[in-house]
Amino acid sequence: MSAQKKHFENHLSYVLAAAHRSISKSLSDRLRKHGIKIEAWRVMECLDAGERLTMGQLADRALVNPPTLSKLVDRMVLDGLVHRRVADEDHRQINLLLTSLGRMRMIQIREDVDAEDQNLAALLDETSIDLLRKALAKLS
Amino acid sequence: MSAQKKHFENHLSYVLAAAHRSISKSLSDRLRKHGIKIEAWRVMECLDAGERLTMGQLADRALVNPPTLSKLVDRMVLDGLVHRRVADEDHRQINLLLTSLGRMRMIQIREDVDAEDQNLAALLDETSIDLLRKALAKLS
DNA sequence: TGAAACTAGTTTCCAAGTCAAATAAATTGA
DNA sequence: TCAATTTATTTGACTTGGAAACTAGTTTCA
Repeated sequence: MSAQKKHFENHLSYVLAAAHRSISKSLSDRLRKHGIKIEAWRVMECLDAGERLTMGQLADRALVNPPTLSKLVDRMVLDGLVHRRVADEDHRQINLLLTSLGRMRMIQIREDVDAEDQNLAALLDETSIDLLRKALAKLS
Repeated sequence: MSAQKKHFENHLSYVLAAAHRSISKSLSDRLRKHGIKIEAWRVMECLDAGERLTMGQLADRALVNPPTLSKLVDRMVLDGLVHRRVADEDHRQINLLLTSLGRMRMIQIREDVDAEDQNLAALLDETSIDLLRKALAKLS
């Protein structure tokens, strides 16, 4: 058994939380000037990705709980970024759609997110990043 | 340039958030029966690790903001898990100490956390975990 | 059919988090 | 020495997030 493990800081949940904390902090600092939160950016990217999404699917992909998404979307509607439409097939479902303002703003925001990603990529080599991505994917 | 990157789900910030979300969910589900949150567990482990810590140092290591820590500690004091003591050298500082109840409870909780870690470890091989730990550490 | 069971999304309510200001102790330097 | 500044922590007003309850639409099957 590999040594270590005396220190609780070796727990995967700890290093993961630490990395997540630091990365979301710098990303959300950068998004602050757009007046938007990381989750809202994720919602917009999800919507832009093509298929029509219901609130439920969106909650899964944007990594937020349904009640939180509901409230987030309220604000985004108010800001004119998205709009709700009752789904044709199943009237309980809501399809969320990006407005053209939403798409425009998303593209601007994406520039900043990509820039932030460059910073991040500088900390690790290409292959580590790939390994990291794959390892993390297995944990989700 | 490696293909991919069409999908925003490849952003490191996304995979990291997804993994963090899923892992903290299962861990906090498990801690629920102890009536404790992940952050409180981290605080207790920090305190148990030996050196006397001030609120500031604790906030850093337990990955919570100072005001949040202050309030979390209020509750933990109420629950009899820790107690505050004004530091001798600098009277602005507070040293937080585990009570013996706190230590006892921490040891019980640690069993569950370790069990959860076993589950996690089963998803990845030993070397991936090491790589992951190292890569994440660079990001923090 | 149509009542019962189920599902999607929203709302409510409360616990917990944030930001900025307040407090209090330590340090600086005129 | 003591006012001004800096630092550590807490407080207070406000916001956010989550669990559970609620509403409304859909499916099941007797």
